[in-house]
Amino acid sequence: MTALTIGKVAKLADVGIETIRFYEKQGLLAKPMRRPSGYRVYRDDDVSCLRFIRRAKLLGFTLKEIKELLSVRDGRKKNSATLTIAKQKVSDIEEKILSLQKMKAALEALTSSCDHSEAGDKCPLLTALEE
Amino acid sequence: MTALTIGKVAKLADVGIETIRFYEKQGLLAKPMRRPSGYRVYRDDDVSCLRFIRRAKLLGFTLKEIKELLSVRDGRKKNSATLTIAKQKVSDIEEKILSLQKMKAALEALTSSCDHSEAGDKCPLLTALEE
DNA sequence: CTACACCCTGGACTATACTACAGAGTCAAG
DNA sequence: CTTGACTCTGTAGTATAGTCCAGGGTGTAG
Repeated sequence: MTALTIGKVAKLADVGIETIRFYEKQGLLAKPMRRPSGYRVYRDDDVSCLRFIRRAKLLGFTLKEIKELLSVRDGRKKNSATLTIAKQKVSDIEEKILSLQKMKAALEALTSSCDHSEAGDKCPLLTALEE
Repeated sequence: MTALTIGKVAKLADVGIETIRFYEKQGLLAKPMRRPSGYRVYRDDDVSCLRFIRRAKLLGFTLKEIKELLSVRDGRKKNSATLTIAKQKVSDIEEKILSLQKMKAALEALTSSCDHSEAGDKCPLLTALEE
């Protein structure tokens, strides 16, 4: 079995090699073992982690927030700080889901209505996300 | 009645004045009327638009994507190009909602389980967003 | 009619998140 | 045992999305 090199991990997780080293520097990805030559050696878990980061970014989380999300996983002893972060993230996520549902409904309303150019009525897309 | 100046709009939509001018330059916000002095004069609709942009950004859409979303609204004559964009956006949104629901479930699993430090079992947070 | 808050343009600067070298060493297939 | 693909560090550059002046004009309350 050939070990997971950075290039293989990059391909598996569909991110750039430079991106992986960048995440390591930022503390999002654990520092991997090294061969005597200095080559990084990864575990399967690291691929999952990178995929998680990629998807979380698409959902509008910043790297800083993703680091917090990952810290929940790493907090083996669940101290109250970790629990607080986790609860906060859950309600962030709930809010995002609600907003997306509103936006989806508005887009569907816009596309399915035969014509929305009638004067005066408010645009459902703009009103969808009002607070 | 005093007209909506850029400063008032900024306060109402909770964005910076510079941000409004930036969005105008990027074509996200329609160019407003001007007073003889050059002062911009806004309509209520512009406040809604800015709020929409702000929320959409939080949901992980780029300004380019938001521009597309807004173009759906402005496409009074719904040509097929507009409809295609709108349908694409609806399925993007559906996918985001699914991802967020998975992430939420995983976070809840992590926090509610008494202890997840048992060896060997995969972390629900990392597996939550696997494709 | 004057202060002071507000607005204008244009350009420079910042933070975030990469992305692309340069120059040097490493690995493995033939 | 070479050759081409891969990796290393470190630094510089890019895209996105703002943010912040400088130097000047405008609006209005007192």
